[in-house]
Amino acid sequence: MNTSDYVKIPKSFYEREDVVKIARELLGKYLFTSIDGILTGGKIVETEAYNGRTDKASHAYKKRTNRTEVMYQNGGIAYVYLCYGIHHLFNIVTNRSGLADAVLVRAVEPIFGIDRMVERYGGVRTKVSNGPGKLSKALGINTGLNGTDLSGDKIFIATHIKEKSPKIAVDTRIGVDYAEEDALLPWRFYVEENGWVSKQRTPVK
DNA sequence: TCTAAGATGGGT
DNA sequence: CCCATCTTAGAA
Repeated sequence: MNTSDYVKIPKSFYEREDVVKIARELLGKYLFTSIDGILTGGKIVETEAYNGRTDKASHAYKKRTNRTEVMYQNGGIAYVYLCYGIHHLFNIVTNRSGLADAVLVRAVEPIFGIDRMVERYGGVRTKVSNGPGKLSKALGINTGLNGTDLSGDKIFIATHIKEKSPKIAVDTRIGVDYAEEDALLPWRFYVEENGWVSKQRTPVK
């Protein structure tokens, strides 16, 4: 890996207002973790946007509780929570403090430290990061990293200076049927024809 | 204190 | 399709 080809995204990227736009722009960027001295990373190929004020699917919708407190902080930090008692799901808080927008990273394509990612997964050489719970496990992300500042060196996102943004497909979000009409919002984005996307469905118009 | 539900994943 | 698994939130 030639580190000079990767440039860390500035905090101002996350502090912008439009969480849907940010979710789309995160595709093709690289998510790195440096945990216990192990550097791992992959290309983000699937994301979902969650609006804290208008979106019934958001954990923060009409709820400011212990769990959602980090979502209400200023953009550019990690929101990690435990799902179904087992899976650690990694989100990126966006927008300004008090607004609680976030982007869920649902899949990455392993690029750096692939062997270490497989090790963390239990040595099973299979798809270790094509789903939100799986990528967290492979990258070593857990709830202990909730609130981590993405401008630091533990978890960060970078662009590759020579790569252009990929071709993007749009869909409704996965697993948010409880959100009634908001479940229909086209707020899931993924890289077209990438084998690491978590779930392929027939595209919505 | 009690209970229901959940932004999943893996197996059948 | 089925269900393990356990924290969290909200009710009582």
